[in-house]
Amino acid sequence: MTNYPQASRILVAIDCIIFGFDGKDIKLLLIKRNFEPEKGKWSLMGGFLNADEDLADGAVRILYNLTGLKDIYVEQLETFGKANRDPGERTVSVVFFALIKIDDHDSEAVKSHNASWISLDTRPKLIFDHEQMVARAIEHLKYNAALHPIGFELLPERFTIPQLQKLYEAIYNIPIDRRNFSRKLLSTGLLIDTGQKNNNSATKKATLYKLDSEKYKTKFHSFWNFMPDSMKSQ
Amino acid sequence: MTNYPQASRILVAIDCIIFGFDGKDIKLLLIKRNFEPEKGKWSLMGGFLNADEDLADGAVRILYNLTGLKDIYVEQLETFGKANRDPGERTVSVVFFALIKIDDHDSEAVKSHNASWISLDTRPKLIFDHEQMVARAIEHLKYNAALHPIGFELLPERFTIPQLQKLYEAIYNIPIDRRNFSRKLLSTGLLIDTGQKNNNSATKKATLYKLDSEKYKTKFHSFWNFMPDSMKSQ
DNA sequence: GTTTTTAGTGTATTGTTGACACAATTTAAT
DNA sequence: ATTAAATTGTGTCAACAATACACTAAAAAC
Repeated sequence: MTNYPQASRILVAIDCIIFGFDGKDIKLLLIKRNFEPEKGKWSLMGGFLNADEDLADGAVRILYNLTGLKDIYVEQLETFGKANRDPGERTVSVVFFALIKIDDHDSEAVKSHNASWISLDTRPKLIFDHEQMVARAIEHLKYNAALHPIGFELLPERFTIPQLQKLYEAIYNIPIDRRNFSRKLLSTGLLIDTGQKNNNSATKKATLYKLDSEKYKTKFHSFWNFMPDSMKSQ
Repeated sequence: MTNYPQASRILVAIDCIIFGFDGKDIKLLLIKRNFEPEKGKWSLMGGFLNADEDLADGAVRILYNLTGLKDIYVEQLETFGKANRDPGERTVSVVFFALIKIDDHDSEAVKSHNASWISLDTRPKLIFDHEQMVARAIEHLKYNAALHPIGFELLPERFTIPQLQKLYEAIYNIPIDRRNFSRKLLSTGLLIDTGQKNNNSATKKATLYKLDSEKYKTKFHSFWNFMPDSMKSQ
């Protein structure tokens, strides 16, 4: 029946890198494995592609299992295919990059998978080549958050400009001038003033904005060139 | 022996999108298939990942088979994994994006694979989802050529500024102002004047430059923001 | 030597970025 | 109530970059 009798059939895994932001630090959703192989060690959330399943659907399935969320921002990042990357059996892993609003996740589902939100700078060693996958995802986040309006995916529906600035400062680990940041951001025309104010603040309450979803779509593929030039040499 | 007895083993293909530039048009190296399946139709150059082969090595092997070249500019582009994308058997395809200096390729090897250089705008329909792969690659080329110094990979070792301009005009399908292009390009510091002149010209001979390979490396990951803003809305 | 074609450089205007300062709002402490 | 501390919102100026546009130089064809 098959046209390709001589070729090798290989396991195809899906691994997900899930970023969140708690208002202060960028975090990763990682799994302390209570199953084999490598039980007890830390890894990314993953699984295998089913025989009759679209690759993108597999990623959505795995993300849903862990977070209980269906409408997550997901991109395919890169496929890792070193011959010996999984010592158990030859496995090619397609890595997906996800950004979620950290308060939206289903904490029961997370707990049942033995998963936790871990700050980037205090993360444990991960199994296999998952370290490289995370490094690649961080690079991708830094690169793309400066060119496309993806940072919003890590914030609540309604957010303030100072919140967004703290997010960018966390991503790039640099201080940003408030005034220039605000001017550049508002000039994109992507933000809509909701008229509301943030009540969490202990001092002056900041204006709550939401994304203009029409402009978001049309502006996504245009270049944004958002961050200050000082960041570009990093 | 294996830890994953229940998971499906799947064929992993590698497909290569190979761009060239003849001084006038962007071209693709495509195969008129004289083998099954889909014999007689056009497709990308491809093959299967071997059981003990690194994914990146597989791409290099396939590119070498077709072009006779070893040091090609290659990036992994995207993995295509619709369940029914290959009607013969479930196959996941990892697509690679390659830029080559069109005069360097081994024309014997190309001929023996029944391959030809085809202009982007006159290309035939391709099999399976190869059309989408090409569309994705063109998008990638347009996006990345504006941000990184990758256009040089399509030109000879020594090239002139007018040649490079024609390349960019072909990529974006827009006219570019010579004076602004030249100023912006030289200000990157990436070009070294070889002191030679281009003899192919019928009129005033243009200066031949080469890439400063040290600066190329350090500047690659910085953003370039090279093209005029008019292009960004495309 | 005149014409045609292409290469190379200059400048004035406009827009954008970066550095920096001050005024306004809110809560908590006195 | 008044003041202090923290944080938000907006304004200005100088430096730099981008755009639009015009002239000079070199080479070959006649």
